[in-house]
Amino acid sequence: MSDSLAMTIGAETKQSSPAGGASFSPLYQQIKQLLLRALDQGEWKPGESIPSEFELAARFQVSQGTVRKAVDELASENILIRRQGKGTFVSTHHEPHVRFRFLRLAATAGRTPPTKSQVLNCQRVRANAHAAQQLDLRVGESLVFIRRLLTFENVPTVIDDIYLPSFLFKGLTSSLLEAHQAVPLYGLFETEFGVSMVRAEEQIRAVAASSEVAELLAIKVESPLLRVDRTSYTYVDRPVELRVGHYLTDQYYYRNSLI
Amino acid sequence: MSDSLAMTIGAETKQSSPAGGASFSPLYQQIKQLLLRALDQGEWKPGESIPSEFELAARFQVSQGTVRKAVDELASENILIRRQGKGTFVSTHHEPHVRFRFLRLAATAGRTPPTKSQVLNCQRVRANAHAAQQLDLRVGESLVFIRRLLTFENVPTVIDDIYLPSFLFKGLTSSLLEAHQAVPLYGLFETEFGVSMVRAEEQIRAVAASSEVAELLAIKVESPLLRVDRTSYTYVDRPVELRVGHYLTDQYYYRNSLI
DNA sequence: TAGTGGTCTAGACCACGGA
DNA sequence: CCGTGGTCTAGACCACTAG
Repeated sequence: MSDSLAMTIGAETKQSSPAGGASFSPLYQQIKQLLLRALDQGEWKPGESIPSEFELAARFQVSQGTVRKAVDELASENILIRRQGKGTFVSTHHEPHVRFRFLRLAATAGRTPPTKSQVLNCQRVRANAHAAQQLDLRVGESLVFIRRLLTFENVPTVIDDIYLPSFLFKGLTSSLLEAHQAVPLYGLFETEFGVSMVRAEEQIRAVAASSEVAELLAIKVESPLLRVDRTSYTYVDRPVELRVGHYLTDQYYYRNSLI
Repeated sequence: MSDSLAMTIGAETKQSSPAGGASFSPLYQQIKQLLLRALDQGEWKPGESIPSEFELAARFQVSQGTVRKAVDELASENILIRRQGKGTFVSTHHEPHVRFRFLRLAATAGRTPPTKSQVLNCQRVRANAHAAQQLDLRVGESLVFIRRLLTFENVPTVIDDIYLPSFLFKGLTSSLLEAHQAVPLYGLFETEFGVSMVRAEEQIRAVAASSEVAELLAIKVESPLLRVDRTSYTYVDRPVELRVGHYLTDQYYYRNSLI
């Protein structure tokens, strides 16, 4: 197959704003979408480098400057990482910098504490209406359910309840999770299942600890906790994870920047 | 005065990485800093347009492409807004879009509810150690303290305690705030005091309502609340506001995107 | 029609990293 | 040394807005 876009654009540029539709998009946006599709299909794996700007320009039959603009956007979204003199690399959750973006509890001055992770549960469940809607599945489809406890400096701090479409995570079991206890969960999803989380939306509330969660965190029932509802998305904006976290914020806080 | 940078660069480019210092910065970054300084000095007010890219290029003696890259960055930080065919404008908190970025409580699907704001208190206080450190002042310096209540759809939802350096907000009184009840607070700061908030850092925790806050929000003592500690910054990254918010999140939630 | 930002190209040169 | 990304320039053309 040829990835050339020259024809497409040549034709598209000439029909300025067709009467019915609003379908035009600039060349660099089309390149960006092609790169995202290639990433989604695993053409370049997290941690690897992608071809040089000139190679991509030749492949897509556009100028290097146009590729550059597409890559610029992907780099600003933290999907690619440029390294001068070395190349452009696919982001990976195995790097602390990336993990930091998805684990927002900090103690002071942005320092994220060393973490211990324990899997408390891992089983198949059926999607309820909410999960099905969020994950773009049908009610009753099979999900992997994981409950885990994060401990910071010997203080049980986070309970995460995680829901994943089973068909994307075949073979995900307690023992697999335990075998990879050291790597971040999203790192494991990347390398074991080819699923890369690049974006998430969160809803944050203050709630009173249920007896169940209180027991797991070794706190009093009704203690105030942060409840964080997260939906995570991959390269092509497919939702692939639902997560409900309960955070104890006595010693840590959720950090956020408004820009 | 001449804003030309040609000399600076010509000289700077030649001395590649001087032994002692790490002082080099690209032309477009220097242009960006000049633009930020001009904004800080009020050369162009929020809502106004800045000169065209070619005018700025002539003023700074660089190419239009270099100005474009500087403006691109400022636009990506939501400090400037480009409007094709019209020009580039200075962001203002009077636009709902900007306000939305700093008021993160939403009900469903990102809709922010209509808000009523009531000022409960406005007086001068002295900076304690924490406030002085955060606002880059000396302990004991005068601050304006504002306490206000936000009501969403007749539900008291937010108590904000706000601290501002008095010397930047001369003449800020209860009656002034009441006279401008309709405009967002940051909009008032912009137009009345020339202080534009462009960025903020927040720390979020779950806490139990104190009796004082519980009474103001008409809820039970010890109810779980979001506590949001915010420090806000202006164009040149000066901290100018400290804010402690207590949010009732029974019907609303704090929305956030991880990217 | 004129002026603005938006896209695309081509080419020169610099800075960095590694062989 | 070469290949990578990073910067800067110049110029052509398109799309949108307003008079």
